[in-house]
Amino acid sequence: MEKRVTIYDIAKAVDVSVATVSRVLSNSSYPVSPELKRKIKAAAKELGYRPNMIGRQLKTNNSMTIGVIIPSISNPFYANVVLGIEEIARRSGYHVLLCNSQHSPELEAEYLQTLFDKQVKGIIISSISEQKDLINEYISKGLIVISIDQTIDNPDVYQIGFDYKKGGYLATKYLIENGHRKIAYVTAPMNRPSRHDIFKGYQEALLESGITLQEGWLQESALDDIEYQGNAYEFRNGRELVRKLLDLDDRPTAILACNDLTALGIINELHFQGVEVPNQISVIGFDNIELSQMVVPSLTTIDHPKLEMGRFACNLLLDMVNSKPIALKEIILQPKLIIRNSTSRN
Amino acid sequence: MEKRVTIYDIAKAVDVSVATVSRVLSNSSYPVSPELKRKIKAAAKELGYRPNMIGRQLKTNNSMTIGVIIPSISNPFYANVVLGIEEIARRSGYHVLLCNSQHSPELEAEYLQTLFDKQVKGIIISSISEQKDLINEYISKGLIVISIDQTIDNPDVYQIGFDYKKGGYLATKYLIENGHRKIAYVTAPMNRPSRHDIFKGYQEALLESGITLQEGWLQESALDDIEYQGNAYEFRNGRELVRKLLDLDDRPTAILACNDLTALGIINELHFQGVEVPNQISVIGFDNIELSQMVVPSLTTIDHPKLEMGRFACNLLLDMVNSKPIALKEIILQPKLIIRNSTSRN
DNA sequence: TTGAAAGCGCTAACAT
DNA sequence: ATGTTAGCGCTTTCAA
Repeated sequence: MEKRVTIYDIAKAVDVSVATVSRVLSNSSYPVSPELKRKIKAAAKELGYRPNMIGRQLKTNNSMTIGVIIPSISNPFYANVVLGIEEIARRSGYHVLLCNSQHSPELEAEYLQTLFDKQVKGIIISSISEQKDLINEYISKGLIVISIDQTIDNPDVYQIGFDYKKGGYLATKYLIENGHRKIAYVTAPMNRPSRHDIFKGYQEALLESGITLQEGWLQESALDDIEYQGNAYEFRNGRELVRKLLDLDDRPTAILACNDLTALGIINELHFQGVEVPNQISVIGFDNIELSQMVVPSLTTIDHPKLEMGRFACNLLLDMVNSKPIALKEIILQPKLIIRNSTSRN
Repeated sequence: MEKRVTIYDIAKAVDVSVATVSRVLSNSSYPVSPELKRKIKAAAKELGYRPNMIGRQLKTNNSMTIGVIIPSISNPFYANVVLGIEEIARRSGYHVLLCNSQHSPELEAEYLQTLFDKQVKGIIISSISEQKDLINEYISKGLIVISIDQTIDNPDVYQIGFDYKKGGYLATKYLIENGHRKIAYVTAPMNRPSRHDIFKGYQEALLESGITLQEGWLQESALDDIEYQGNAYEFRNGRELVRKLLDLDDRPTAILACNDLTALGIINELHFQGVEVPNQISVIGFDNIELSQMVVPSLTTIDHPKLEMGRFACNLLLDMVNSKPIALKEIILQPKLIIRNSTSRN
């Protein structure tokens, strides 16, 4: 392995100064004679020169890198968000450092630190930490932070949100319009605002139709985020909670789940118990992950524009990095009802 | 936003040289008096000092970053591989730059370049490019490359593979053992060695049992990788190809799919056509993605240890980076049959 | 045990 | 249009 070739090697080869080489090779707008330009480019190619970004970065203080901190990339929801982020980043010449916090506040904090140390221009985070002090501390040090899919209470944090409440409302309303009056909500712990907001929308829709939420309709998992074990957690959650629903004297005819994975668990258990979906019980999911259209029965669900969320977040981040004027400091993406085959008229 | 604090600020504050500060704050083994050590650490904390890794990197030529190039993170298969990679990287203080090639050779090439420019210590790649010259070129420049899940013909590229042929064999054998004699293989284009290897295992199992592969049993998609549109492609592929199977005069009683997503497409279409799985036709998938256990019927499939593949790849890469002795330059992970409910006796 | 100073590869202000 | 040189923040050799 030969030593890496630097602009000094090229300067020597063409017999010009490093400044001229730098001007040509970094596409500076500074004028250089076409003749030299050609020779320098030729020499660079000849010698197999590749710029050392670390050197450039130290000088320009621009790492052209953004950090992304999410709970886990194995969650198809986040995978799509990240895909959207990376797409926009790439188009602007940026790279993405991917960090899975694994639902651990400690890991999240550690990543926040090391990303800052690596001079990322900004980070996009879906924080699972209850404590936002550390984030605020880094913001005060100049770090640009975009929060996705959940609220950080700091005027300097720009947010890309999603109207979960309306999503919960739309889903519940749809069930009611289809003749359902006994509707349950099955959810992972509501310590995450998103899940609680879905509940609020659900409540509102019930209220609006004069339906009183019955004891037992709300099934909330007791487990903590900590106990997440990949996506199997959500699935198992659905399976376990729906059993309690079946035990009720007056069974619901429809179930709203806090996400598609949970809905799959619910359907799975119902199938196992000999209850037909949607004939006997309708099930509606949340998020519209790609797989929700691939299962049988395909999932009626609420679409969450994941790719767009990623794109929005990254565009916003890049605008802030480049100190462009920011139109909106908070974007709330809108839910959309996707009607498929896991729901039917009652 | 205040200017970032550097070791100079601390040196000034404590009235020592930057050398001493550096020694303390970079955890150098170089001796510094406990007294000074304490004072320097206190000042660093007081001033909110955080090291600038770019400066360190330029000096030490160590970016503590690895690059990962995969087709798409939205594919749950790769998501899990990446999760494994990141887990190991983090434990060694490394970060992961995530690059989605989107099945585009051009994008893959671009990423290879920019990762090299960013001084990554090495990359883990699942290359979709037919041309491996560029990779070889960078290897000759000293880049360390680990190839996952497919072969790069270069003695300097270490590989983490998977025995697809045996997987295909195991799956087919299982079907035969369950009384099936008419078994089809439905696959995305076999330009990817993995898919072709599954086919070879399938052939071998048939041959071993004296079954002649009938015209029409092999259903290979005509579409190119280029046309991938997320995972929906695989799914649609399964749906479309299985129709041709149903058109056959002598329908197969079992179908092997090149991956789980394709199997889901197959099952979906069969359901739509009123064919019961597994009662009328058995379907077996490949990969054992998390979702294969969540669907109804749950998928009989071949397990591919995705997380482990990521971990192995990253451990190998780190060993190479640290020029540790490498025991094996090629690791072939083994398939495992997972029996669930999409297959039955014929 | 501490400090001075060179230098990693690059850019950019300044000089010519 | 081209060259000289300082310096980004850090580590490390060498000298004290």
